[in-house]
Amino acid sequence: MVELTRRQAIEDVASDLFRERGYAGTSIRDIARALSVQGASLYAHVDSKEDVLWAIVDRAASRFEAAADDAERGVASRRPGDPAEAVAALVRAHIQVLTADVDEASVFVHEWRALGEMRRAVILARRDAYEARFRRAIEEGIAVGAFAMTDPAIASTTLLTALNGVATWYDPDGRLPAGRIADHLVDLALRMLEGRA
Amino acid sequence: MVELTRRQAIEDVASDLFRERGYAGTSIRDIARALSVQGASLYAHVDSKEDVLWAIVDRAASRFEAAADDAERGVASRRPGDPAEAVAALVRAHIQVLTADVDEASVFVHEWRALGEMRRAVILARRDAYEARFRRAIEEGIAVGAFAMTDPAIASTTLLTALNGVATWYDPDGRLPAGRIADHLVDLALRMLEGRA
DNA sequence: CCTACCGATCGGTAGG
DNA sequence: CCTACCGATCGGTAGG
Repeated sequence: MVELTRRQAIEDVASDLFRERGYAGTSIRDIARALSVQGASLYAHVDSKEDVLWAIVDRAASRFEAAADDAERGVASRRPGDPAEAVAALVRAHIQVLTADVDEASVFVHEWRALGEMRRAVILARRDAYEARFRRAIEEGIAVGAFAMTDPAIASTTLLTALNGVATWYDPDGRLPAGRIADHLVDLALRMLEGRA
Repeated sequence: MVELTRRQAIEDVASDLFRERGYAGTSIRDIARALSVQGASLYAHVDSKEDVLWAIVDRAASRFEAAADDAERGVASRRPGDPAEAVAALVRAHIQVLTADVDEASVFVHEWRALGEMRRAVILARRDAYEARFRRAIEEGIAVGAFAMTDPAIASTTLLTALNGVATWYDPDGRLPAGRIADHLVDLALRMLEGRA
């Protein structure tokens, strides 16, 4: 990957290290070492260690939101009122963002708790709003009889947790390309919701 | 909860803090402060910070393993050759251990990576062996036609990730008792595996 | 369980 | 981007 800016290079390296060792387990000097500069030199590009975490988490959140926007728009135009299609599109969008930059996505999933109080509250609200999209699609499916009766809150949390779990084992050079993984998770998700005939 | 030994009190407090802030984000002095003693005083009871993490992770691993042993024995005696029953029993066992001590279970799920090389390898092997029990039950179900065709590795990882996700939101004082949560996850798991008729 | 202390490392600043 | 440095905190030890 070609680095456009030094700032971007810092965030890429930080995503990798934060994913592997966590935010608290990674020092500014660890990040600097991976870039072959002195720790203090990073402060020419970033204001604080937390700013780096925030940049990663905020960008990842925006990617997930934008992908869900596209997914919902696509379903609304092609297959309006089809809850299975809505869930499938959201699952595909989520896995696509997750696999496009698995380091960044992993940091978003696991390290947002290390943010300061205010930023953590902002991300929590965005996570809640994001999960609500899945929950509404599930509620819609239950309402029209397409999905089995379930607690929509548990189902949506469980589904999202399962999707995020892909970040812990996905390997861009692994046996399964991202598209095939998305296929599998769409299958698992829909079976989980639709249940037996 | 009454504390039998000081060592146990240290591990309980550490489980809570490791879950909230992570192992790297928790200092020995944080643990000591929660027990109203000086940081150095803890070293009368533990050899190192990592020993505390190891004690928690090792105990949690043993609990999951023992519960799965019981589950498999119970199914073998009551309903041998019933893969749905086998998966249901494993799911119930997992949720039972997870909800019995959600701090300890969360540390097992998330913080084992902070262990040193050798201990991390030991836990990784035990985690793999544990996941293999779920995978075998799923493979068995596919072989006898009880479950839909799926990639058993993806299905077992996804299932376990979904189960572990309960640790992030389970609240002993919440609206759902542990038993009801287990019921829901058994339903979701079996529907995910059995698929449509 | 305490005080006193160790060397190492932390996030970050000053000044070039 | 560097050197030099700051105060704070880290895991851990000595000695009582």
